[in-house]
This record gives sequence, C-alpha cells and structure tokens, in this order.
Amino acid sequence: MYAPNILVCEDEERLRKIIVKYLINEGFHVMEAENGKKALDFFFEQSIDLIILDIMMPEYDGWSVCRSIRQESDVPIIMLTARSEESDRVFGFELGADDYVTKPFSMKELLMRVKALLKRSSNISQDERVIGNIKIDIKAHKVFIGGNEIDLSPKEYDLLIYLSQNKDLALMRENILDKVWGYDYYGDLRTVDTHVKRLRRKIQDSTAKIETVRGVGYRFEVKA
Amino acid sequence: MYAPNILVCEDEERLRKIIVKYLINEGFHVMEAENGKKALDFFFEQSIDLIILDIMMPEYDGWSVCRSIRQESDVPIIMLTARSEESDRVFGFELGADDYVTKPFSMKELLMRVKALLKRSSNISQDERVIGNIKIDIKAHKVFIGGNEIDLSPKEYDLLIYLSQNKDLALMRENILDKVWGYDYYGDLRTVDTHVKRLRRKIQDSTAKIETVRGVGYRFEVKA
DNA sequence: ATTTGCCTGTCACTTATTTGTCACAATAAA
DNA sequence: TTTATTGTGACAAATAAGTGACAGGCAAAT
Repeated sequence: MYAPNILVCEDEERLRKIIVKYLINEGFHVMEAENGKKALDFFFEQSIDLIILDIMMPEYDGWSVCRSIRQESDVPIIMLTARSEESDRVFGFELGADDYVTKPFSMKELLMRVKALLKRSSNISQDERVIGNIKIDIKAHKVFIGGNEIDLSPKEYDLLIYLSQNKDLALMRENILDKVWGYDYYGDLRTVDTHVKRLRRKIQDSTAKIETVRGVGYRFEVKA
Repeated sequence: MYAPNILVCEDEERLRKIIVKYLINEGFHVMEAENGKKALDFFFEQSIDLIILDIMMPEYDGWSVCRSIRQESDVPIIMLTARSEESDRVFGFELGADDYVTKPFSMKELLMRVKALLKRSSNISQDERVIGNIKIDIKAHKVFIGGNEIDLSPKEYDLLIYLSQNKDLALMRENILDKVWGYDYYGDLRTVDTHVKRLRRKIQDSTAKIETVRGVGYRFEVKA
C-alpha cells in the first residue's frame, strides 16, 4: 500500500508536532513547514497528496499559499483557522480549499477529514471512476453502465463528472451551475433540473441515482 | 451550563466509587455499571457524553464493549487498564478508544483527560451533529435515527438544525421564528407549534425530544 | 449555402409536497 | 372550575420539482 504524502504547514510548533505525530501514527508520510514560503517550496519540489494549512502564518499566510497552489494543482487542501467565522469559511472555499477545520479541534476530527479527502481524491484523480455499476473512463471520455457504453451529451457528461466528484453530498443548484456551467454563467437555475432529468433518464438502469433534496438541490448516490 | 453524562464501567467497586465521587464533585452526571453488559444497556438507553471503561471485567470485557459502542456512536471512550503494555494501548486505539489510562492513576490525571475529551467532542465538526441517537449529516443533508434515515421537509430540517445548535436551552417562539424563518418573517407565532408537532412525530422513536416549556416555548434535549 | 441532426436553455403546465392558519381538543395552572 | 396555554387534525394556498415541447444554436455533411 502506498503511503500518501501529507504536508503540514503550521507555524506554531507545538500544534504542528502533535498533528505530525498523529499522522505518522496513521502511517502517512509527513512533511513539515513552519511558514507559507517553505510550504510552497516543498510543494513544488515534492509530490504532495494533501496539505494541511494554517491561515495565520508569517511569510505568506494560508490564503496566499492556497491561491498559489490552486493555480497549479487540485491537491486536497484542509485549512486550519482559529476563528469560526462563516465568512472565513466561505472565503476559504472560494479560494479552493476542500475542507475547513476550526481550532481547537480534535485529532480524531482532523484525521477523519484527512482520510475522507484522500479517499475522495483517490477516486477523482484516477482516470477511471466508479459509482455503483457506472464506470467513467475519463481519458476515453466514455461512460459505461454494467459494461455497456451509454451515450451522453457534453453537458450531461460534465454534470455526471461533477456529481461523481461530489458523491453523497447535497449540492445546491447554484453550485452545480457555477461548477458545470461556469461562474460567469447567467441563466435560469432550473436549467439544472432539465439536465438532471435527461441524465436521470440515461442512467436509470444503473445502481446510482440522482436524489432530489427538496429545498436544496440534488445528491448523487449509489442506490441503497 | 449543561452537565455532561459520564458512564463509569468498572467491576471493582472500591475504585468505581472513588471515580464516581470525584466526577460528581466536579459537577458531572454520573452513571455506574459494574460490568460490560450493564454498561451497554445504559449506553443504549441513556444519552452518554463520555465513557470510562475498564478492560478487565466479567460479562463482556472492555474491548467488546468498546467495539459494540463504536458501531453506533463516536462518544469519547477512556480505557482503564492494569497493564501498561504498549500493545494494549495500540489495540485500544484501533478499537476506537479516545484515551487510555494505566492503573494506578491519580484522579487528577483522569479528570484532566475527561475534561480534555469533553471539550474536544463538544466542538466536533460542523458537518456531523449527534444528539442522543439522532445523527445529522449536514453535508449530505441527511438525518438518521439509530442508523435509519428519516425524511424531513425543509422547514423541519432547519428547525432541527436550530434546535440541535441550542440543545438544552429554553427557546422562545419569537427566537425560533426569527432564526428559522428569518427576522423579517411576519406570521403567527403558533406556526412554531405546528412545526414542532410535525418534527416531534418524526423523531418520536429517537432518544431526543422537544420538551414544552410552558409560557416560554420549547427545549430540545436528550431523553432522561 | 443549405440541410440535417443533435444539444441546449427556457417556458408552461402538471404533479407532489410543504406550509401556515384556524378551530377545537387537551392539558396544565390558578 | 375557570383560564391560559399548548396539542392537533384538517385544509387551502403556496412552493418546489418533474416533464414535454419547442425554438434557436451549432457543426458536420451535402
């Protein structure tokens, strides 16, 4: 089994050591950086699978580091913050952070999130994605249900990709529109509904489904 | 301030009484079990915030109890053991214990660990919330009672979220209306009653309840 | 240039669910 | 008992989601 490389970027030494200890204990390879500059150096030299990133730091704060990395890579990023401000949270997600943990937190919680993100990204980065009996061959741009190829329009394909990246999460129409159509798309929210309808029809014989979450949007999941 | 419920499971009566005495002295609610079976009974009937669990016991040892509980819950567990074997320690953590205390230990040390664990678990994650045997998965927008998903309307869900954020507090209808319906909502106060009625019906099989506070409003709490 | 054949986004209409209010019953306090 | 407060069933209005239809867009083929 391949041990993922995790980069811990946190200026406060005591906390950093604790995090590192726990991660090593879980069998991860861990690299430490005590400021944003070193984190960036590390990141661009090494192959990193996940980054734990404090926001408040000397020499490039977490926001800057996050932004720089996001220009190059989709590596999962977990932000650590002292404040629990919702606005920070939102800002973090806009910059492309994948998750957000507020201090103080338990190691158990952090480990849970690390594992969850690694699991997801291991599903994503591969060029084959499996959801129930749906198989997506990213490189070939083909989709199969139980071995039989199905035919999707471009938008349907994009939508499916996005849904599969966010399996089991309730997704708002706004989000879907943002991510699939582009943040600058201005159009009817209900357009999403129509595309969901079309996609549903095409995957109806699969073991996956697009569940509607009333008042919110949709959730992609494997049938119970 | 809410007094956490602590379950002490230890067969040796003298030690158990001492632990209980100290915990009560610190203001905790304490329940006692002299063997693993009773501990499990307690746990699945009551709302327990933390468990102190001896390993060597008649009728289900600590390992078994820990395993059973972990299938249902993330409640903090502190294991007590006579041996200081590293292997036991590791085994304990693998089974999901949160902390580990070797006999003989000082009460001061045990209390410290209890408090540390409670502090952590009280601010665990924004995306999973546990109240008795109700589990709310915020990200997935799903609610479970003892592992079974239940179906809530949007308002019911919002109301439950708000109640769970303010567990054990008496909430006035005005407040609930403000926070759940929005400060600009003008409507009948008694609308809250109707929604409470509906939510009560859907969570009636859980270990949580919405208590009526006559003349004031409602209070969400775990059943005694 | 024109035709053909999808793809797409929007709209209108239908269907299903949710919601707020009311009237009356039940319950607790005085 | 009286009174105030809360519980509850019923129902109509409001909201949300599913869906078919359609017209414009776009690209490949003619």
